[in-house]
Amino acid sequence: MPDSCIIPHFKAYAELAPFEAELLKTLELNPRAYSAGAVVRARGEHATCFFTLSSGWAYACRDLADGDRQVLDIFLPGQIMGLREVGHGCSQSNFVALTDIQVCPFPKARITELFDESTRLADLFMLTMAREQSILIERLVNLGRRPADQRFAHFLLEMKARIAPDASTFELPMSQGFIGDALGLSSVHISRTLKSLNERDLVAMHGNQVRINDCRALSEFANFDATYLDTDTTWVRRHNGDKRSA
Amino acid sequence: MPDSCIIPHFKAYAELAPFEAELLKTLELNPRAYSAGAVVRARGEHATCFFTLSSGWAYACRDLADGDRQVLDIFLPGQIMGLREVGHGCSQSNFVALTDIQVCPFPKARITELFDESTRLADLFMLTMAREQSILIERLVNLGRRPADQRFAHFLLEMKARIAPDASTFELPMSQGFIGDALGLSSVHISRTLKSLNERDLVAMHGNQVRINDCRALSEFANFDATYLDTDTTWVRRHNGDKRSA
DNA sequence: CGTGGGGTTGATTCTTATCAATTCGGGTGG
DNA sequence: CCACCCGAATTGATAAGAATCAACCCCACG
Repeated sequence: MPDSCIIPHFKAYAELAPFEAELLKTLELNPRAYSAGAVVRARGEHATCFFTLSSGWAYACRDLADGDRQVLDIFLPGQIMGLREVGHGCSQSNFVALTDIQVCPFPKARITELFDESTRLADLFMLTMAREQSILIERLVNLGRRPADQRFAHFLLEMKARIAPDASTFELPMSQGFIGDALGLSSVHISRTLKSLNERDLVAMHGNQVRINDCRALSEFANFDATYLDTDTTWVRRHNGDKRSA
Repeated sequence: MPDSCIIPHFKAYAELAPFEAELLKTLELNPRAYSAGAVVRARGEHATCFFTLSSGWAYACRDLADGDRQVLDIFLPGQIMGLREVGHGCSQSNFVALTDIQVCPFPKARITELFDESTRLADLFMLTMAREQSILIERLVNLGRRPADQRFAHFLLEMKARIAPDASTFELPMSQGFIGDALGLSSVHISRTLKSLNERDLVAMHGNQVRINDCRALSEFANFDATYLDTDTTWVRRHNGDKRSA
């Protein structure tokens, strides 16, 4: 069984009391493997659980009548998939493995039990949902108001910030068609846009390796301001030792 | 002082215990009025509170470098504005009055106090954030993958579903330029698109009055499926009388 | 009466999609 | 080790959708 993957994720928000860490661990008890491309849960399926993503990448998407599709989220290890669907009996989107993955399903009701055990965890879940919303908002701006080249650049910068904030190169395990589906562009246009970004020395891609030499220049170009990914945690209460905070 | 406006909102999710209703009322103690167009909180401003919207319509938007802007949310009475920014010290978007409004600011920390008093309220806040996310997701699909006419139709159907699900006519207090900013289209194109929808007998607009005669036909046309606005509450615990649920 | 914001309309341009052909590269089976 | 195959990426040509620019109308409001 792999080490808990979501704990470091939550620790980014606040120091966890030992009993809180234990509680979070209970969300990752039932690992299940899917290989790249496999559907973890399809739109319309009965949605009774969430999934923690223990390893690999996954995504949520919606298929449209005309064969187009829109990629909605990209999940990295440690994230919880499906939180958005607490209030839906049936899944609103497809959850798919982007690479080979391992996920741990746990029942929705487990969340409320967690809240009962530690209201600080409720605070932290609130934070994670808020951060997800911030990412969605930024994507909305991207789709609504930026031309293809800036849109693509912004996407790459967000990915870099989430995966490898301090490296100049990182791995992006997705095809150009997939990127197009995330950005509301055709795969052909992604190809051309990439070429143009490359010619302007802003981005280099070889296979799945992305290289961004001048991050400042690219951020400038794309109007990328990473603060939407930050989380201010000063308002979160400190934990009070290994005791229930009733 | 107006009656609490957010309570009915939460009641849509679950029956509230009297003490829970009392708690929610404390969020609406400090009404403040803004007239249409006034900025309640600007991007970059210190963000220390949320706002309950007691009356009128409001919206959140982002201004871009080139003068464009993207409308991000449209708030109706009873909604809480700014929840998404729990984790941000500074506001990520502008919050603006669309009509004359009354809002009640309350400090962010009040939320965690609420959770301590009733973990069921934590569940319900989780639900509201999830619903907001669902709306964002749908908008994302709209911006990414639908042509202008379907996009506009979908927007109108969402508004109708939120304002007046059962009426064939409703009031939409916004200009075509504003709608364009919400849909990532120019005001000119909104005008043309509306004309075309009108000629196809799908939508009629006079001033701010919208008429949708054949809702089924329009939903078909726009690929609109209202289930994303529904909330399944079966998983929410029943309240246990007027007692703290420690 | 003027004034200004919103809406409409036409002409034009720009961006991106679509279609089709070709190439590239990695994996498979002989 | 090579021939083949398939999906992904590239490239070119064309078409569609939406933006932009500019003129004009309508009308509410001072």
